[in-house]
Order: sequence, then structure tokens, then C-alpha cells
Amino acid sequence: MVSRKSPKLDKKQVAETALRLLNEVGLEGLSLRVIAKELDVQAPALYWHFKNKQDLLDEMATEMVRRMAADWARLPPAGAEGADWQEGLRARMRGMREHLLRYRDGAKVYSGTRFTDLSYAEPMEAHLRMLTAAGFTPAGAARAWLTAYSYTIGYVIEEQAMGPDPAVGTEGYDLTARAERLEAFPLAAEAGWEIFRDHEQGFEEGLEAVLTGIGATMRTRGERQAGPGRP
Amino acid sequence: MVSRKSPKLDKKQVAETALRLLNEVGLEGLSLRVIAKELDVQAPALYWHFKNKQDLLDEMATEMVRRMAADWARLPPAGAEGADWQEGLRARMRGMREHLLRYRDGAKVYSGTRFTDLSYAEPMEAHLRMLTAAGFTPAGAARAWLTAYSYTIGYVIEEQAMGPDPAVGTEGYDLTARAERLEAFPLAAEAGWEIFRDHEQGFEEGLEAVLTGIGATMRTRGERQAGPGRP
DNA sequence: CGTCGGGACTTAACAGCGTTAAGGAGATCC
DNA sequence: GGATCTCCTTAACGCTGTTAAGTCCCGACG
Repeated sequence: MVSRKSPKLDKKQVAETALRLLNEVGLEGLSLRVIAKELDVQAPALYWHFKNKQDLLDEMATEMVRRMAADWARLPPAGAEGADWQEGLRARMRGMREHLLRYRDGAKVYSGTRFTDLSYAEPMEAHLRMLTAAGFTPAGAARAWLTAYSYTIGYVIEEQAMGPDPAVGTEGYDLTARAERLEAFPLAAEAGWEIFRDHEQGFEEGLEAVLTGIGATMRTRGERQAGPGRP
Repeated sequence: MVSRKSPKLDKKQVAETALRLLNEVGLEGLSLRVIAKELDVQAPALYWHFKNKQDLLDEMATEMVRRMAADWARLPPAGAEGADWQEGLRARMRGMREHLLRYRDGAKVYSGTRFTDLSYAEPMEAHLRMLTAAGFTPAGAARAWLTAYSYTIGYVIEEQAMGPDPAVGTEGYDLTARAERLEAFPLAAEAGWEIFRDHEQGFEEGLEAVLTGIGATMRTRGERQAGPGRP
């Protein structure tokens, strides 16, 4: 039970409780009745604050982006010295992955929901400003962001789908058994060791490729990409 | 109703029917009773063929990969002349996206399911063979594949999440209204036009960056990347 | 030919789900 | 001090995935 006496419920508090419960029961188990019980309330009470369950899930995703934004805000700002765009984008994608991994099925909840307010706007503006300051056109910056974002979302969805516990090092998947099944397909068998082990490094290597490719194909003007100072 | 008289049900037929229904009712509406009715059968009959609903969804994803494999098999093989790895990977990712887009919520159904047999193994072996033939190490080929795969999955999930109808050009999303809301965030407002319009070209541009980055960071040896003949 | 066995289904039922309708306690306002 | 508004309750609806038990049909075997 959460500590809540007379102070009434609000959207944010419900979303926070739901996010905490997500880690205990998973997305499948996250019913309105479970959430309501944790808040010491009957299930239909939630309909006072949300028009339906999807609305609540959207609020959860919005809360997640707020928490990401709190981390992102600590990064060097757009024109700062020593802030090159690759490091900026890398740090942001790392932070996003970390937040998605913080909740069971986090990426699944996050992807494909619509934000319920404009919390996402300010951090997004900061990302894009960083990229344009590094020589991207506005359109190129948007493309670059979406490309890195898609990679990260896709990677974490797969990552969370196969491992039961993202924290534990054990990879709930019998790789030697898999290799035996794939005896007739040696490369596919060997690929398992690369794919299912060490998600951390796997993510970094893929991210490195994505960032390099973005730099090579999307940045049009070259000035001030890692140089010192502001204009 | 599907034409089925005395010939009994089997997994594959159920999966095909479910995939067809997916386009009509969406993932939310795809209940066992709806599938059963279409097959002219009672819902619990499905439990003879599948141990639960997830098992049926897994079979649907496996059927999807079989259909992708049929397209991929038409591509030039590993060592063929005129087959460079970038074009090979690009064609495979395009084909994958096309198949995912063919079904409503296709990417959501596909991602995060486990295949029920080894149908995926042969095409995967072919992908990896193509990459190793072009100078990738086995581990590098696996990494390259997973990176491009993650990007594609992530992109299509977002794409399907925001547009109600992937076929129609109209983007069920009021972009001018969005731009007004984001008045205070000019870059984020402008990014909408880049992100929500023309998914086709957006996917291609991002894919181009991913492929370029993979080439720059993951391919170790350089021989025979687009040259003629076999070893 | 008869009957046995098991494959492939049906019918009935269960707990739990999201959601709606109606009502009621408690603060707030005129 | 009665009306109004806010926030929640109780009751109920139709639907979901899933289980248990029973039934029908077909092919094999003695």
C-alpha cells in the first residue's frame, strides 16, 4: 500500500504507483484492480482521473519521459565546450535505454503510446538544438534523432523480450541447447553467443555504428562539430 | 468463414486465419473466440493445437518469418556477382518492413515472440553467409544483423503506432495542430513534418545511415565486398 | 463384424478483465 | 443552509483466456 490518507489521488501519483507495480507484476499482470488496490481505492475510481486504461498507460510513458528528461538535463547544453554531437546523442540514448530497462516491459509500455502533455517537448528541443548547433539542418537533426531512437527502442524491446530479468546476468535462455538445435546452421548457431550475451556491449556496438552512419550521411555542414566555444 | 469441411485444423491453418483476421480487428480485437468463429469451431478447440494464446501468437510470428523467407530466397545468394552486402542487407530490411506493414500491429506481434520451429534458421544463415562472404567476421555479421534488425523493428513499431492506416497516405495525426501546441519549441515543431510524413523515405534514410555505419565500424576485412565470383 | 482407443472436438463453467451506471459522503460556494 | 461540485463506492455488464468433462468419429485389432 502506498501512504495516502486524505490527500486525494492525481494522475501523476497513479502513474508512479503503476510504474512501480509494473516491476512486480509485469505488463500482463498490471490490471486496473491491482493498481487500485495498491492505492487503497476501488477500480472504477481510476476512471475519474483517466478516461480509460490506455490513457493511464500514456500517462505512465509520459512520466517515464519526465524522468529521462531529468537525466538529460544534466548533460552539457547545446553549444557547450567539449560537447560534440556524437557524445551527446550517445549519452541520451544510453540514458533512454537505462530508463526503459528500469521497468519490466518498459520498452513495450513506452513505445506506441502518446504523451499526455508537453513534457517531451523541452528535452526534444534540447536534443535538436544540440544537433543543429553541430551542423545538422533542422530536418537532418530530426532524422538523426528518429534513427537513433528507432534503433534504441527496437534493441531494448528485443532485449526485454528474451531475458526474464534484465538485472541478473543469467540470460534465461539455454544457449548451448540452441546451438545444438542449430547444428545444421553454423553461423546462426554461433550468432547466438553474440546476440544473447552481454546486451550492454551489444547495444554500444550497434549504437556506435548508428552514430557513425548518421555522421556520414545526415550531417550536411561541417563546422563546429567538436571544436571549442560558442559562435 | 474459411473453406474447411472435413479436413481438420492444423497449426499453420489457424495461424494463417489469425493473420488475416489481424488486419480486420487489430491485435486488441483478436480474441480466441473470433479466431475460432472464423474457423467454424468453438474456442476451446484451439487448445488442442496450442497450449495457450501466446503459443498461437508465436506461431503467427513464425508464419510471418516463413513468408519473409520466401521473399529473401529470391535475392542473389551470398557469393553471387553484383551482390554487395549493403544492397543485400538493405533489400532484406526493406522486405522485413514490408511484411510487418502487411498486418495491422504486425511489428508488435512479431517483436518479442519466440519462433515455434527452425524456419528462421535457414534465412538467417543465408544473411550471415552473405555478410561473412563480404568480409565480416561471424561475430561482426551477427552484430551487423542485429543492429539493422533493431532499427527496422523500432522504426516500424513507431510507424504503426501512430498511423491508423499504413496504406493510406493520410497521416491520422493533425500536424498543424501539433505545430501550434509546440509553438515554444520551434525545432521540435518543425521535426514533426520530418518525422510523421513519408515513412517510406524516412525509413530509407535511416537505413542508409545504419548501413553506412555498419560498414564503417563492423566490417573488419575488406576483400571481396562487391567483387565478382566465389573464392 | 464388433469394440476399443484415442484424436479432435463440444458444452459448460470459472475467475478475472475493462468499463459503465447510479448513488453517496464531504467539502465549497452563494 | 441548501445547492453544487469533487471524488469515490457499489453493483453490474459483456467479454476474455482457460480448464474440466463429455461426446463423436474413424481406424485398428481380435
